[in-house]
Amino acid sequence: MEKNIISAMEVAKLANVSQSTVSRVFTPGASVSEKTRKKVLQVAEELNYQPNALARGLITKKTNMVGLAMKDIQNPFYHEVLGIFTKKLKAMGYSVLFVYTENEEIQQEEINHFLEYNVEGIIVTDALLSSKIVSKLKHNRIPVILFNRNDKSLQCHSVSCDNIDAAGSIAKYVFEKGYKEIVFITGKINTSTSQDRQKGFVDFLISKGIVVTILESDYTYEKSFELTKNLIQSGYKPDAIFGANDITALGALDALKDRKISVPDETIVIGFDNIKMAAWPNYSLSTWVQPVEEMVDETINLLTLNSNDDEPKAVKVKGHFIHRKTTK
Amino acid sequence: MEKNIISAMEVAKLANVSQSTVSRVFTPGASVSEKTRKKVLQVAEELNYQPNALARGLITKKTNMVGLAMKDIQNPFYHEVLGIFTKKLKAMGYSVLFVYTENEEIQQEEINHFLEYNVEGIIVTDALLSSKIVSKLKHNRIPVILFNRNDKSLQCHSVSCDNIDAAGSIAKYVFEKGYKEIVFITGKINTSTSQDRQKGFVDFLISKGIVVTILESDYTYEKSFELTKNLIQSGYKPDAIFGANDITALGALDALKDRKISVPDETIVIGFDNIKMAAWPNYSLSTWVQPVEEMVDETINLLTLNSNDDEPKAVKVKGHFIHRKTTK
DNA sequence: TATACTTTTGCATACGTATGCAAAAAAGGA
DNA sequence: TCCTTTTTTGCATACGTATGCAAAAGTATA
Repeated sequence: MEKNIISAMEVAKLANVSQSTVSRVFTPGASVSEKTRKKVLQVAEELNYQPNALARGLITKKTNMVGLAMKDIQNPFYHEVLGIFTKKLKAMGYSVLFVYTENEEIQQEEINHFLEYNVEGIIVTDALLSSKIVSKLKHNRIPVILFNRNDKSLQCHSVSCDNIDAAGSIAKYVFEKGYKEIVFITGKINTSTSQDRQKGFVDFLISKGIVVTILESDYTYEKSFELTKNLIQSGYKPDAIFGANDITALGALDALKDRKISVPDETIVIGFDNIKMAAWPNYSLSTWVQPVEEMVDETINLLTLNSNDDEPKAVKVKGHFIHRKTTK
Repeated sequence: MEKNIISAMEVAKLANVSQSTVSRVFTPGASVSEKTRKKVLQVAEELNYQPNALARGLITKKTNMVGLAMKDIQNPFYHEVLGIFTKKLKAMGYSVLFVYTENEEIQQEEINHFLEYNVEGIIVTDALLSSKIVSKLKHNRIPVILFNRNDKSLQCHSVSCDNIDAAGSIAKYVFEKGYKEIVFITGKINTSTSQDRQKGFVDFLISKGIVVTILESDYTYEKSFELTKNLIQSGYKPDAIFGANDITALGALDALKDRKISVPDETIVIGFDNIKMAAWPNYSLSTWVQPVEEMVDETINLLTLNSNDDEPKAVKVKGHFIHRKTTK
């Protein structure tokens, strides 16, 4: 079943013009008279002609494709991110080559996929990248941008929330309310987001003489639920729990409910991300809003900047706290 | 900043062979002596050579790309689907060109994106497709498969759960438990999934002389929450609620909690999909398991079948009920 | 060593497009 | 009408790869 791709040549013949002219009709800004343009467009319509992006990419070295690699597909935050990325990139004429990586670190093989297709940039959310790969990409002049990650040892741009600052604000809030028994539940401990949120939170409280209990989790609901439940059962009763993200906080919240601890009266809970579920009545989780749209805009901006010889930029956005029913 | 793509020609020169030979080294099954293969691979490694998928696709008419179009990115069920699709397709050497469509119906423009890149097949989850587009794709000999949708009026394959049968089983369960005041909450009413689940459920119960109350919702948590809450406030007290999907059921569940109705003692709740959240302790939702892996396998199977001249196949898989704490 | 046979290689061409250059056509000016 | 200027068009070529065909190289047989 051969795929009968109809080419510009065929359109040209039927329209009594050259292939070049057909090409120009489909090239914005090229010089074609109105009369021939109309004629060509009509024939193209009849034949269902579609310019071939592969051939075009081959010659212009512009593929209009962007590689997007994601890891933690379980976290609703990233679904939102995915949606916004594809929406905005489409609006700019880019197509998205999507890779979902199961491994902690993006693999060479996955990057090769991107390279083979000559993507014009790579966006990595929520996954690690080896410096070897980064330098290979740099050598190939393909910009790569870490989204919601921030690795200073890597020579690439990054866009993230100012996690240290945000977590500091939350710490300040918790401190000023007078809470003393405070818990932080980490995400995956090798991620910059978790590290920064921990640092911002703990450092502020330490400066006030408060020691924070750390529960080492992994961004999953299940782990966070279990850790919190165990903590309560061990006899410790926290005033305040801050989770490294919303899913983490929800796990803690459900564990508290399970142990019949009233929220926010006995314990308050705060998350990070403001995923859709945080607003569900049953949860109504107080959380830090990451300005996703803004973060995506910044990322695309860096992508199209096309000045990858200068030093890597680490863009930080602010966001804000939103008070719901798990704080008072 | 020109992108200096290194070509097979450059590798050839350095390795003292022809470009053809380099090509053959990277073409599985081609005839190359072990000696030259090693030499070429070494040079290729040195130069960071990467075969160009665009050029290859141009000549072989095989792009190894599959178009994936999704709509309801808010539903966790589809995130799982997305993950499994990309994982399995990657394993088969396919790349995924991803489109997230906001519109109810996939737009011409979005399909054009796929066509321009010569994708080898298109998977549409959860969105509608005009028959005009389908016939255009058929004309271009690009197989298109509806995932979790089933439109008999369209000339294309589809893979879905046997929704009528599944909903019938659930109706049987509800009937045999002796419930009389039964509610079905729809999804988007113009989707085949919602229609079929409603049909299977209602038809069985009608045959037993039971009239089902229908709440017309749209697959969102919020709408379902509100409708259920209103229903209760109007004075109606259901024995059993079946939601067109899990998100719908969770909305109903939270509304019941909000109205202080005990689940499952006063009212039981059943969902459909078995998303990860259904297993969370706080919800522990009884639901119908859609065998996602199997559905994805069937889809990819149809995609690679490559016999799109015969009539469209509508593959149905079964799935099974999973009992948790919202039923007794 | 000569012959037949097999494997490996290079040459040439094709895929479908974009684009510099020069020729052709159209438009403007007198 | 003729000449100049501008716009539109076609020709030829390039992008980086795969592949049929024939030449070359290697291997086996007698």
